[in-house]
Amino acid sequence: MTALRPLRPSSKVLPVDARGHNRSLVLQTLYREGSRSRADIARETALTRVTVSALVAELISDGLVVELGQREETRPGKPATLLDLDRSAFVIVGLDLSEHSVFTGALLDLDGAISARAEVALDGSTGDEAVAKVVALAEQLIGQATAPVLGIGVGSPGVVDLGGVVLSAPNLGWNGMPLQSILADRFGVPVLVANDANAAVLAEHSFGGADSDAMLITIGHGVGAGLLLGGTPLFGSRFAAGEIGHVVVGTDGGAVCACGKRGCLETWLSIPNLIDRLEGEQGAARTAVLQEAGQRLGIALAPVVGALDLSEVILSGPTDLLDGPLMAATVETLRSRTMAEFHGSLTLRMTTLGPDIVLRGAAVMVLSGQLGVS
Amino acid sequence: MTALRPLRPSSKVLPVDARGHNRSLVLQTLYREGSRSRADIARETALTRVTVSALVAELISDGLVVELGQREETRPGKPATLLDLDRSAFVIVGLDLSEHSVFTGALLDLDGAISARAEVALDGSTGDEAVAKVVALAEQLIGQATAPVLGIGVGSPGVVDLGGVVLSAPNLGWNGMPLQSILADRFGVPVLVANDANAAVLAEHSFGGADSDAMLITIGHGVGAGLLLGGTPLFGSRFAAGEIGHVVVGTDGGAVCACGKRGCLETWLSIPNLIDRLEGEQGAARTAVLQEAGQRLGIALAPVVGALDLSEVILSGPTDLLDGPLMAATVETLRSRTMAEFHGSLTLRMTTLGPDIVLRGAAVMVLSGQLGVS
DNA sequence: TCATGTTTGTTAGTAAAGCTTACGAACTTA
DNA sequence: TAAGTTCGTAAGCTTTACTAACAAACATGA
Repeated sequence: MTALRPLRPSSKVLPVDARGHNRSLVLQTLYREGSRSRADIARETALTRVTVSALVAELISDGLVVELGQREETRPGKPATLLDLDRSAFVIVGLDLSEHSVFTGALLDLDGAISARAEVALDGSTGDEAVAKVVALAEQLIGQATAPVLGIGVGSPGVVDLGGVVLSAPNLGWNGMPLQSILADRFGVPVLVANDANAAVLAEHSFGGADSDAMLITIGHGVGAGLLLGGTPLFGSRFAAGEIGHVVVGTDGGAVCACGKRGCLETWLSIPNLIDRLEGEQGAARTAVLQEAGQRLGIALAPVVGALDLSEVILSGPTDLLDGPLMAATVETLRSRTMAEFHGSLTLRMTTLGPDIVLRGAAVMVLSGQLGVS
Repeated sequence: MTALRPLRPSSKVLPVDARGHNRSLVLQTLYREGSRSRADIARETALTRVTVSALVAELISDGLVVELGQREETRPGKPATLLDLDRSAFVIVGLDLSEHSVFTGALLDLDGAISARAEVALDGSTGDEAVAKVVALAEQLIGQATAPVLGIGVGSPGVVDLGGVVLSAPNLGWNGMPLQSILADRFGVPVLVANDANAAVLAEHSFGGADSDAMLITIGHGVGAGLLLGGTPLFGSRFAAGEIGHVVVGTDGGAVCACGKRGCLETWLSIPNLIDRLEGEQGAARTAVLQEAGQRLGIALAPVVGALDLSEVILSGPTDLLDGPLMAATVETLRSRTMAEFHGSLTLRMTTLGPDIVLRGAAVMVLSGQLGVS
């Protein structure tokens, strides 16, 4: 197999960079496969036992890896010393800024399990005031930490660049807000900030079993999406990938949107709009409203699914509204509007991670950025 | 700036791999910037002069780089010895299998300039017979080569996997045809096979000035697309990325397609269908047909442009039909159906590379795969 | 004119990374 | 008890890119 190399080798690579890569490889093996011996790791990574020993020694002295003792299993040869990630050695602070009236946060261990929670009401704060609430939330969580903080991951609404600057988040009044550097300066730990839907799709990949080409649609006050292509998050040319809420759907009009256009996806699908249209409706009428919303989502997604050859589309939002006639209509519409060969392999489902999906995605960002693990 | 690392470090990295990367970096600098001295390259790559000297010595002994003599410009210090890629040291064989009734091929130099052409009529051949014609075409071109062949690049219709197996190309009757290994075994040189539209978007990126997030739409007997995201071609979960010809457009019916659905993009936009509908039409009626086709393209592209945050969409096909009312209608439709903030930076244009775009894209694949250059 | 400074490309030596080879330790099996 | 197996480590080697230093070849200013 001859794959294309990256088109633009952007900077030099020193031996030490290769070492970092191999170190992550060892860490990744332990993270995913659980307790292994040095010899096991050598076999799985194709590195030699000698090299693995050296890398493991480094990881042990960094406090990331611990020896568990000898393997119980009885077989010929010297018993292996089992190793594992010290999953309680560090905690991760995850922050979810995507909800409309509250910032939520949590302490997570290296497996993404939540050990403490906190939240702060937004009370209509915007701008620096909203930033102060983010800082306070992080401070409160760090105060509860029982282990060193590996890093802070933040899922923010709006458009976020690769340096963690929130270029635009209308609801919070942020325009070019350097959230990453503010938090990094304040707390002195690594900080990673990304769009909430991007964080969510990472969580779904790491913890929800989504494969490497997936799209996650977040349906709430607005409608957004996070894309994972070939295992890599997509950011887009101006970091606005996934902003599909204001794409017009269909060729037959629709309601007027806050953005001025008519028939935007949000007018069909956002939760406030859905609830408005469901007001007082029962039975078949209710089903019809949900089906129409699902059809509209399918119409909007069909070209994207076809162009990207996605194998998995995941919905995140209120289950009572989404998981039923709406999702069924979306699947049906997608099937009737894309090529037959897609039907077998395209799956559409709800997220399995529930409302913590952004928090856990924020943790994945830290795991990925700091340890090269996910 | 803290970017996310690749999520899955897939294999170990040895120092020798880093060396290969740096070697490509030097090559890339010479390829893009033209004649430079060793010291210039060191400054641009951040490698030391010593390291660059060693890499350059290797490249000279491989016949890829030549010394041009001393720099003319008068300035203090010892005069620099200028280097350049020996752009005539190798030739590339490019093959375009995307046309309906003929396979075309060319010899290209390292700059992508065409020095010889050949073609072979398809005469309705399919299956192994069609493969034999590909082999004959390659053989004829290799026979004309005046320098060693760096590799063979092939742009094929249909779905092509990363190993150069054509999984499905209905017109050619290929299902799982291992074109890469057939050609590699036959000619003993590196062979790279990809979908024609993927090849085309690579050409547009390297030679046509397209930026790193672009989509190229090929409009001919069918309608397809190649996607470049963050400078990397997108293949999709089943190597079928870009297959948009049979996505249904709009919510108001349309003509019945060969695939059985109604209103597929191809029924609006493929050249045979367009010509049918233009039959006998003049003036405003002709314009109306073209505008409607353009609108349909815009409707199909809007969700993709929004979801991927594309900055550039390029059309490839017959200029007389595409470059006029059709393209104007596509732009207008895209603008009216996506967010206002896209309008400033989204450009839609015809390719500047004409009918050789796939041949040149095939050359880019070889340059990228063999030299890490593009 | 001539000393000084600048730039280039190379030589010599060093540090880091992962490799191969070899070995002792600890266990199972015949 | 001897032989075989597996684990982890030690010693030495090769490769890589680095720093330091230098000669060559030029420009510039006193």
